[in-house]
Amino acid sequence: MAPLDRSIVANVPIFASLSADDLDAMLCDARSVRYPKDSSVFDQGGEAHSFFVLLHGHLRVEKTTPQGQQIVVRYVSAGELFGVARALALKNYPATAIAVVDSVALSWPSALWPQLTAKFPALAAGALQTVGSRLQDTQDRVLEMSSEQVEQRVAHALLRLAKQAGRKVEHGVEIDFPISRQDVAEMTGTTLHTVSRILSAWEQQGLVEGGRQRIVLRDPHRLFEIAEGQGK
Amino acid sequence: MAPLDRSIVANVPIFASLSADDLDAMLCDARSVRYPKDSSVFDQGGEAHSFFVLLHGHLRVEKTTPQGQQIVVRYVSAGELFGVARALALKNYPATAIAVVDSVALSWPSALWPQLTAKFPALAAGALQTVGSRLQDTQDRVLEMSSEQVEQRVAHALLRLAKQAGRKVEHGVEIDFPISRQDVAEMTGTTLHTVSRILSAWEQQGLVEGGRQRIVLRDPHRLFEIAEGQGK
DNA sequence: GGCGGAACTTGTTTTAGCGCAAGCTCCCAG
DNA sequence: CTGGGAGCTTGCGCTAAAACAAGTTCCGCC
Repeated sequence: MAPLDRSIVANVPIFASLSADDLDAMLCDARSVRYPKDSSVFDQGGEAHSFFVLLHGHLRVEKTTPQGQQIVVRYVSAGELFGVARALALKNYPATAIAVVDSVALSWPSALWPQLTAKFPALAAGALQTVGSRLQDTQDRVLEMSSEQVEQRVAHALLRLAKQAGRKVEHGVEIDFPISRQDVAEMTGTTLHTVSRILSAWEQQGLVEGGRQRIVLRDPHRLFEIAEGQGK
Repeated sequence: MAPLDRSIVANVPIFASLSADDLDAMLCDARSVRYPKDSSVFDQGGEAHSFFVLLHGHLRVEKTTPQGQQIVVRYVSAGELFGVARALALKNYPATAIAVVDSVALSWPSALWPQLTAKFPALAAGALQTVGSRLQDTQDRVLEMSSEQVEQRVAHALLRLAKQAGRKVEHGVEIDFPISRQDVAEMTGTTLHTVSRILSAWEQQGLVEGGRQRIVLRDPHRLFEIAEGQGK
């Protein structure tokens, strides 16, 4: 396999504090894999054989109940560490990761985690920070679901998506990957129907612009007011 | 201050893999503090000066929105690591921890975290595992809130409490600390009223036994069925 | 180029559980 | 032992949003 150059991870925060030599050492054990759109990187319940860093693209992480109900846990963007189940002492992945656009990730065998963290303590610290901020996000989501109306939750979700994966376009900010009403519903704990109604209403008012698996925020500030409950 | 003997942390899983000498070294930097019932160990938004291990008692961790809405994030039982905000790169505590019964905790200055983890890698690994399992729990909670009815969520919450802090009593399992209907409501994203109604109904059927800030599960198996949706 | 189906919209009906309101009970303080 | 208040129960109406039910549109594929 062609050796991996350290320039490809120039924008990965978790590697920022490693020296050039250390980086090269880590990359020695890495494999680079391409995941076509709609393919899965790993599956809920599957053995946690690897952990990853996303180099390019976007992933949707989803979780399904035994009864078949599904939620979107989060979206992963380029530069993020993910699939660290093994580091959390899990034998299996607790969710499924699907590429929503053609994507590329580096992967390492989970078995190397102990040695790698021993050699590069910054890796352990970085992982702790990553997992910590996910915990924060997830707790905020519980708080939102407990205290906010559906409309506010959808507004929050769109703003978060725009922040994480927004692309400036002519009339506002577009979410930079295909996302359906169903996906938004699964992020906010509601139904496809309700999301569709809300987006339709907002489109009337010129707050957003829709389309098949496409969402453009035309008035983020107003959306923010709605999210905070000032709206209406 | 009287030196701390390592026997006091015999039942703390996170320290299990440290040698006796390492343990003594860690305990050198620790302070033992008593928190009377209803006092706070740390406050949401406050500077994250310390991290802790609970030796005895129970804490309720709660989080409040700017608008005053509150949720119970979790309960902490003896032996658990908590308040590790600083390790997650947060300057301030993201929630408030209140002693629900008289409690005792060891505390270390957050500033020592980097040195301690450098010296004892098992500490970093343990923290990662702790935070990981909290993330799991919180994600499960989101899934529950998205897909389950209030009755199921309350059943799940009670079962989880019983597992974490249940005490066998004559007619079943009692939650081992004072807990109000309001608290259960804040754990499940519902209202005091609805919880009260549900518990009253269950009490009629002999599934639980109530009282002021007291809950006894008399038929955990039946509750489990309700939680899984088989019930009704 | 037209067929089929996924993604989306929109109307109507139904209901879980929230908000409000009133009253009870038991514990603790004075 | 007697208020007073925190914690709890219960009834009632209402509403947000889910469920149910048709459509419509648009995209990719044969």
